Amino acid sequence: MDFRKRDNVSVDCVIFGLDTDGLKILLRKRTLNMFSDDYPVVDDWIITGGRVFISKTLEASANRIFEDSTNFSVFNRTQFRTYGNPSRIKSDKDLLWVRSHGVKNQSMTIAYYFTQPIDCIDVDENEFKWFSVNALPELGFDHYEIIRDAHEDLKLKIMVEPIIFDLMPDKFTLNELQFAFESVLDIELDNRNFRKKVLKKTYIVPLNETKKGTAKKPSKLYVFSRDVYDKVSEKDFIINV
Amino acid sequence: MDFRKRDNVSVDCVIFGLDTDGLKILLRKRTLNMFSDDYPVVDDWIITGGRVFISKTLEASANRIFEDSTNFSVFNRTQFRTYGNPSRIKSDKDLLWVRSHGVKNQSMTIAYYFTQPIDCIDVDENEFKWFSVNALPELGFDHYEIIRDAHEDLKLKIMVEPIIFDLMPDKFTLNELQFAFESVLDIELDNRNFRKKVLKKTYIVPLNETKKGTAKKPSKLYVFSRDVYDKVSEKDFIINV
DNA sequence: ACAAAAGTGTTCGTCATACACCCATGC
DNA sequence: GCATGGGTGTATGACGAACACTTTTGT
Repeated sequence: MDFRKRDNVSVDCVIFGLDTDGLKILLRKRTLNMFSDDYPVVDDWIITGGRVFISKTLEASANRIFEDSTNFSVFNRTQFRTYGNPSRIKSDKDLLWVRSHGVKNQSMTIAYYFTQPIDCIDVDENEFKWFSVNALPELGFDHYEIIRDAHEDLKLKIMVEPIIFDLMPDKFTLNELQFAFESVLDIELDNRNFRKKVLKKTYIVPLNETKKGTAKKPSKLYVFSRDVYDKVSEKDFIINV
Repeated sequence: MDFRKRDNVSVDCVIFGLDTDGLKILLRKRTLNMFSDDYPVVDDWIITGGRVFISKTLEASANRIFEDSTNFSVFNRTQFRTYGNPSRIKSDKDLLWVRSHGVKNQSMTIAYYFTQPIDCIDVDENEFKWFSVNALPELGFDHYEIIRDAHEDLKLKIMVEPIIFDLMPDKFTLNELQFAFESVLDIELDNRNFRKKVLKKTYIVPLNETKKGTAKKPSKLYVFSRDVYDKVSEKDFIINV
């Protein structure tokens, strides 16, 4: 077993989360002070990443990075792209930061995204923060591009795979499910038509249980049954855009 | 400029081609004789791949590999997956072959596929051969898996991007286009309904020109206009499955 | 009783599906 | 003139789109 890491390949993780505000991304603070504590040379945000172990799978490396940031170990992981342009790192800021961390000027990264409800995750708030996908802060490296690609891929995948349920709690209401689609796709859906379609899906199973909100009518809860989903041939998914 | 190659990362290319028989893949012969010319230890097929240059983009490396195999330099290239399991190479055959070629037992490969009509491509027939996707020979490494993943990705992408036209000649008939969809998706389509949908698409432009076949009614030719396609908001693609 | 979100039905138009015959040409 | 693939129209049913009011609860 070889516990070294590859010196020229890393894994980056875009961490998506959903809460009642919508779709968010977990970012890590990046700062670098060279002259004074008050005037950081670098002061922005990045997605989490790290080098890969020589003798582990890429997936294992991605899981470890995800776990380090989130203290959570359910891995809804999708590999979506590999970035290998040698001039990816070229801004002064990025070069400074890389050098000051004693990392080789590596250029290749395999990018994954992870999808889960935000309230599963307990982060160190000094280092990490959730940002709405529509209001991202200044980002280091090419991480804006990586996040955009991840989001595009996620939009595609939720049309054809049941990945939306990874963003939901186990038990959810139909309105929560609709909100999840709306948040990811950044569109609005008609509530009545949405319910009609959902109720036809055998893999979305109603419970004899309701969710009591703050001060309103309780709503019925449903679960996603992966067993049923895997057996149904009718794989057409919930919405068409 | 650094002309060395990375010693632990390669690029693999799945080369799709379409002709009147259907969808095919270009494979390279892999043989290894250790004891006798008559009894090769390794005798199967692989997709083409190679190591990547340190100071070039992955895309440039993929293009070079594609060009080396095909003598063709139009690059309809799609990156679809990166494979990094350290135990990818584990069969005796694969290990023998790797060692006898003085290559490090590398484990990581970024996989691309290329899409074009077969008759653009002129291959060295001693080394390369086209195989129907439904009748693949014995394959080395994990290349069966890679090809399957490429095909799955292609099936998805043709539903949502105009990649089908990469498999067609510039001028094509509607029946040829239908055959292309049928070949890639391995389904049958109703000819009349297909034509109805296609004729609605403004980006599929009829020519005042016909194609004379061997002994039948000449058929009308069409071209795909990327200019129009890029400007249309109606991006819904040709078929629904 | 009222505020707040949950839940429900109908109409209309479009589009997918299924299906069978005539057309233009080369030989 | 016949064989071959090219090309066309219609009827039916399903489904997406648009749309407004009633229900249930907590306070």
